[in-house]
Amino acid sequence: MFHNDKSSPSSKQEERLSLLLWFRLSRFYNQSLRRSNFHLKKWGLTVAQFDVLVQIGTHQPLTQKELAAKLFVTKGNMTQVLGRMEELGWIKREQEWKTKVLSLTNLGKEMYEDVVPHQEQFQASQFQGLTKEEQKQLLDLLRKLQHQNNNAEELE
Amino acid sequence: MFHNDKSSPSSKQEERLSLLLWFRLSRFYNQSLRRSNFHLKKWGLTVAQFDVLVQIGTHQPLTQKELAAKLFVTKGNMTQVLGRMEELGWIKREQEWKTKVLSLTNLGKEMYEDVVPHQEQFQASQFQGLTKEEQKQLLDLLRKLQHQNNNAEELE
DNA sequence: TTTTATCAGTTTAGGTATAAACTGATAAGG
DNA sequence: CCTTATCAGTTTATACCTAAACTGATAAAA
Repeated sequence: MFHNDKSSPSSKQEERLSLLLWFRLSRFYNQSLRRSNFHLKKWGLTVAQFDVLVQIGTHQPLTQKELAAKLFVTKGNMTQVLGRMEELGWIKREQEWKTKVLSLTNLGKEMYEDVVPHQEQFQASQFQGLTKEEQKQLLDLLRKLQHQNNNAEELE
Repeated sequence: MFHNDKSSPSSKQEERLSLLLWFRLSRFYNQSLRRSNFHLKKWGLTVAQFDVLVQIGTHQPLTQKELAAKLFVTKGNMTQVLGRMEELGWIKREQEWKTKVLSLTNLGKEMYEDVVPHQEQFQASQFQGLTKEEQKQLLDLLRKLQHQNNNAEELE
């Protein structure tokens, strides 16, 4: 983790700005998460489960490691969430070589078809405070942040 | 929760965009949270505890309800986090009328003075993929989102 | 004064997340 | 062939967070 020593005419201010950014981000994230969870309750889903459903649904087949990497969470976390979803009959895990291959069951597919459009619509309502242009800007900024941060990070 | 019915020439796309935004946001948030937790471990703090420390440190005195509102979390959550921090001797809770007034202990103040500058610097490094201008843009977009969403929401 | 509302904070049950230690199977080197 | 790495996934302990039910005290209404 480097830091840029030639910057700093007013680097104190930049630090304050970053702290503020973090606060704003986590407040908004918390709020969104809570509302999404509430919305998804109609289908008996949580946000974590919805995320998994979408990833498997669109990238099937997928191993647990790949899934964890896509969602930026630990593999230990995946074990837990997938365990619950398997019990509920939404996904299958099949041992193959040394990995487990994930796929949706029929029930999971139905769930996917049904819930994704509703959740898309709901998410749209969460971001309607921004114009389409602003939404694209936001996406762009987040993409840049991700790129910066992906150098030399491996999640264990 | 309204939605804007007169929009939609290409509202399908906007919905896709929103889902993408959500994914990006939560990936970045997860990653940041994990790194911040790792960084704060040097002081034996978690991010949740750091947030509380900052809020009490800068807005002292404060009730639990006010704190929960500032952090956009539930009061039940506050009870837990504050309980742990009280045990560790960083904060005090004093019953007053029907509320509990929060303040930092001496130990808590020392912690605050020591950790805040380091964490500011660390957060700056997390956002260094963006120019100062872009960081302000991001802050601005997050502010707009917050405003939209604050209409008619009370957290219980 | 007694009853009823209200309201801050607590408790409980359950899902989510991490880090760190562990398991068991494949693969690589001796 | 046997030993040692490696690597996907699991387990365990701990913290976070929520929703929902509960407690106990103040305040308002009867």
